[in-house]
Amino acid sequence: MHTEERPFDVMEPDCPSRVVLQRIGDKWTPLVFQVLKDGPRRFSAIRTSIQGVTPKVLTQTLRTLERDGLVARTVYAQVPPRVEYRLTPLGETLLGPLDAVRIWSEEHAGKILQARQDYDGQPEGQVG
Amino acid sequence: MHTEERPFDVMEPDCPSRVVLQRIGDKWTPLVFQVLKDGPRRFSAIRTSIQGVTPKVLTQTLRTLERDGLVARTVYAQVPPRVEYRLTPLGETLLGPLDAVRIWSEEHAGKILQARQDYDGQPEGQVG
DNA sequence: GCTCATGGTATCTATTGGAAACCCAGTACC
DNA sequence: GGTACTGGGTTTCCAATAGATACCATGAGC
Repeated sequence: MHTEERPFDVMEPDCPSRVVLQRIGDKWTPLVFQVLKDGPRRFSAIRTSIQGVTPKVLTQTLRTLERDGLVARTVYAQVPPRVEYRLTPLGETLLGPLDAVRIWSEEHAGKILQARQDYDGQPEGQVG
Repeated sequence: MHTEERPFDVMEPDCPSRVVLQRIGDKWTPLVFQVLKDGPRRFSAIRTSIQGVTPKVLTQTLRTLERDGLVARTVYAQVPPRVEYRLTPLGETLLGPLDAVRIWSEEHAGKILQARQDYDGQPEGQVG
C-alpha cells in the first residue's frame, strides 16, 4: 500500500477514527482476536479460551465486531446449534497492530508491576 | 534486546500482562500518549488537546499511568500551580505499538463506517 | 418425558464514566 | 482590603457499562 490519504484524525473529538480506536481498544477485543487468529472458533471455544469473560459480555463484543465488519458469524442449522466466528479480511489486517500491543504487555508486565510497588509511599516529584 | 524470555501470557486469566493490556487499552490512554509524544505538557494543555475528556477522568488516567511508571508528573511550586506530565523511558517504548493501532484506526475508519451501514437489515449468514 | 448440549438471554447488582459545580492559594487589580 | 482570576484539580450526583447468576429453546437420544 502506498502512502494513502488519511482524512481521519483521532485527536478530533468527533472523528469516527476515535470511535474505532476506542472500540478496538476495549477490554476483550484483543483477546478475541488472539483466539481467532488461528482460524474459526465456536462460541464456547472462545469463551473457554478467554477465561473470565461472561457470556453476555462475550456476545456483546462479538456482535459489535461483526457489525464493524471485523468478524464473521456463521450459523449452521443443526442441533445442538453450531455457530462459528472467524476474522474477516479486514479483521486480519488488525492482527499486526494488536499483536504489537499484546507482545509489549507480555514483555513489560514485570516492569509495570515493579513500578506499582515502588509507587507506594513515594514522595511527589516537586521542583521550584 | 535479544529474544527475551516472556513468562507472561495474556490468555492466562490471572496473568498480570492481561491487566496491563486492558489498562493501556483504555479509553483515553492512547490519546494521552499521542499528546505527550512531542514532549512534556501541562494538565490543561492535555485536556484541551483531547477534547471530550472531563478533568476527573483525565486525572484518573494520568494517576494510573504515573503509578504504572509510564508517565512522570512534576509539580512546580509556583502560583498559579504548574504541573507537567511527560512520558518516562518505559512509556516511550509503548509509543510504537500504540501508534500502530492509531494509524490502523485512521486508515480503516471509513471501511468500518461502511460495514456498519451495510449491517442494517442484512440477513444472517446461515448454512445448513 | 427426562436429560444433554449449544448458544445464547434476562435480571439484578457492582463498578465505571461523565456532567456540573466547587475549592484552594496567591497575585493583580480597584 | 475586598474582588476577581488562574491552574489543577476534587466533590457530588446520575447514567452507562460490566459482571454474576439463573434461565431458556431446540431437538436427539435414552
